[in-house]
Amino acid sequence: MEYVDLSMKTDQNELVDFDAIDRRILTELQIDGRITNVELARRAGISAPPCLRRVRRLEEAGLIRGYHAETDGSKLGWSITFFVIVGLESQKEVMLSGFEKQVATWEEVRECHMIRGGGDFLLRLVARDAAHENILTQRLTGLPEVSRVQTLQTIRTSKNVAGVPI
Amino acid sequence: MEYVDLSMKTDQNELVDFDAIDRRILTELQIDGRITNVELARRAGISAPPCLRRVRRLEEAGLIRGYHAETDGSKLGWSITFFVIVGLESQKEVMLSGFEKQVATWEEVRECHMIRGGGDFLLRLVARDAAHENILTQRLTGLPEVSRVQTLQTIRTSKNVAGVPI
DNA sequence: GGCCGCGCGCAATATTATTTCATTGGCCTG
DNA sequence: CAGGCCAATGAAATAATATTGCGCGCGGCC
Repeated sequence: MEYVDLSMKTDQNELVDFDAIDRRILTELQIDGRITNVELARRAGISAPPCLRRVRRLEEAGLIRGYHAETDGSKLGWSITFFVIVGLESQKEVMLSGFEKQVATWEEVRECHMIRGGGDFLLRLVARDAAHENILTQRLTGLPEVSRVQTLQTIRTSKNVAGVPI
Repeated sequence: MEYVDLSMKTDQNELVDFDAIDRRILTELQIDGRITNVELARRAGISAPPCLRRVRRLEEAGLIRGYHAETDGSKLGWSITFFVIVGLESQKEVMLSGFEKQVATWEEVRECHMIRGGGDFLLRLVARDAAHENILTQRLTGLPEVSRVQTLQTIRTSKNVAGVPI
């Protein structure tokens, strides 16, 4: 006789249930994602094993999506960051997601946000130089569904922090 | 007419010297910043010690600025992300950096980019709800040096990747 | 050829991650 | 109020990983 646990789990574990220690853990991991668990536990005021269990729990609940190295784009040959506001002719969902799928394949497009209600997007792109930036802008303008393109070139960035306040 | 010097005098090219293995390392660390050095070495095709030495070298050269956990803002109570294009009345450097320093102290402001040549900024903010968003917008509008505020609310984000192509 | 100098990888050691397990305290129930 | 249940903790043991030390091979350069 087998006893099988049939208890249902909601597919999105909401986890409305995190305390001051969890917040401390999240804060520290947003600042330094490669901190050792020992040091993290020390800062959170608990011992290592429960600290690691909390981290795993936060990961599985989706509060932590992943960990990433922050690289220096200009030192890697991507000297230009710019934003583009793109307006589409149609507001039909098929056209919108078609545009999203299209630009998602471009490696220079790092972010794509749909904004406002109707057919506008804000993109963040990187380019190797001004010529490259022009090519990308023209490639956007040339897309059939695109009706309007406004480029916002970044002169300098005074603040850029990961995550959200905790 | 004011002329803004856009020339990029970089004294920052300490390390012009990274090869295919380094690029592989950077790529993997951008995707998963908590990968173990052993696994990273395996993917880079070298053994662990030289791999770790390369990572340290990339960190010290500034190609890797840091590591961060990517968190889920909405699950942490920050359900709204929006962008704001802010225009200042003055283009004097004192006013520009004054504005930057001011908004940098707001925890809801996650990015602040100066755009174009003259006194405009693009900000990315997070808010707990619509009321909070309104408060933030009004707080921006109320700043003495601010002349124009345009809000771009994010409906959905179809792409958001860290770093740059490598 | 012989001498660097750099970067590699093996092996040893230090540190960290992870599992195991006994214990504690809160809380419901009889 | 005792007893049992549950969740979470931390000490200790073990597994895995990070880091150091060192000898070797390869390519450039007299």
